[in-house]
Amino acid sequence: MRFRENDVFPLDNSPGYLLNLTVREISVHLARAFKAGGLELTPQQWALLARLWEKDGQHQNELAETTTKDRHNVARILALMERNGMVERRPDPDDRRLQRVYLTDLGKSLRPRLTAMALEVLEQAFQGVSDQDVRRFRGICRRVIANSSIHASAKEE
Amino acid sequence: MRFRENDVFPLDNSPGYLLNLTVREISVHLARAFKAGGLELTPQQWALLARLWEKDGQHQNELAETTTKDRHNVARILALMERNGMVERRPDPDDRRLQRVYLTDLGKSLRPRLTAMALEVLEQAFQGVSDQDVRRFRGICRRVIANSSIHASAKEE
DNA sequence: GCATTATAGTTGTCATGGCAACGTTGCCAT
DNA sequence: ATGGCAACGTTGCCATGACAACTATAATGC
Repeated sequence: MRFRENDVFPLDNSPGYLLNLTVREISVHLARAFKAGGLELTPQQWALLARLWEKDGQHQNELAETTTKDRHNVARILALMERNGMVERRPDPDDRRLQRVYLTDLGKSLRPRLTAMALEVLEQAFQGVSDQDVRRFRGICRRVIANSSIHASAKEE
Repeated sequence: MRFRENDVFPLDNSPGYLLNLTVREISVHLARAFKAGGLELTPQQWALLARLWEKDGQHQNELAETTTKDRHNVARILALMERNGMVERRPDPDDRRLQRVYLTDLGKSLRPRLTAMALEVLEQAFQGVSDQDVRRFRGICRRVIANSSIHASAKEE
């Protein structure tokens, strides 16, 4: 048992707790950066945009999978983004179950600015962390994610 | 710029994105563990309990600070916990602005079970990650948190 | 002592996250 | 072809998280 001290569970030393803080700090900073830049979007919306920049015209479920979000959440977030003119949803003519999501000109044009902001926030957050540690960090995260997925799928069987 | 590849921002390789996934995986597993054990509480409620186990009778603002949660959120979460009989809120007789939060017998009695569950989830999540890497991981998280706090306080000045 | 300020909580709003229940539409096997 | 099943999206509910505005109560300065 690596995460216990005698009979006590030290919250401040728990990787889970630390992870929580870390993620929230980064999210908040990203959100503030967007806001400071006069942009009306959240980090989650940015993540969806990033996926659409990689490949435009995906359907909602694809986006839900690649962003590991709930389909419901994706739909909600997209509705907001559509309202703000960043994307457009059109039903797939071949499969009427699908809603395909397309970037608008605005959505496309945001790419350089948002990318720069995201990089800036990351650089600041990881200031003083060596390149090697960043790589280790990614590796550990991936490992934890993989471990969790295993147990998650085990649950479905 | 360590987080960019040419002109592209690779989401899947972004520590921020990975952090997000990691944290959500762990939260979900913890929540499921609680539910599977027949316990009606969320990971966030568990975090508040953990703080109260460390020191009972704190007032809400103390809890908000030590869990780095919004005061409003703490109040909401405590209201639920109170409804579920885990804690009790009583105004401080000396300073009528303060609401002191006390563990009920139920809240106290949950400690061993919840601690065991949290440890179990962590062990599973960090399966295959060496002790040294866990320590590194904590260190990196703390560094990122510290970096962010610096910039956050800079904002307040 | 009284006015100004600071502190603790509450209330309200918006955006998510997870989960569950449903309706539609496709697909597949019999 | 038709009945059952799977896939996609929507709607609804609960718990949070961040933020902002407001009230009550203390503390401080003049």
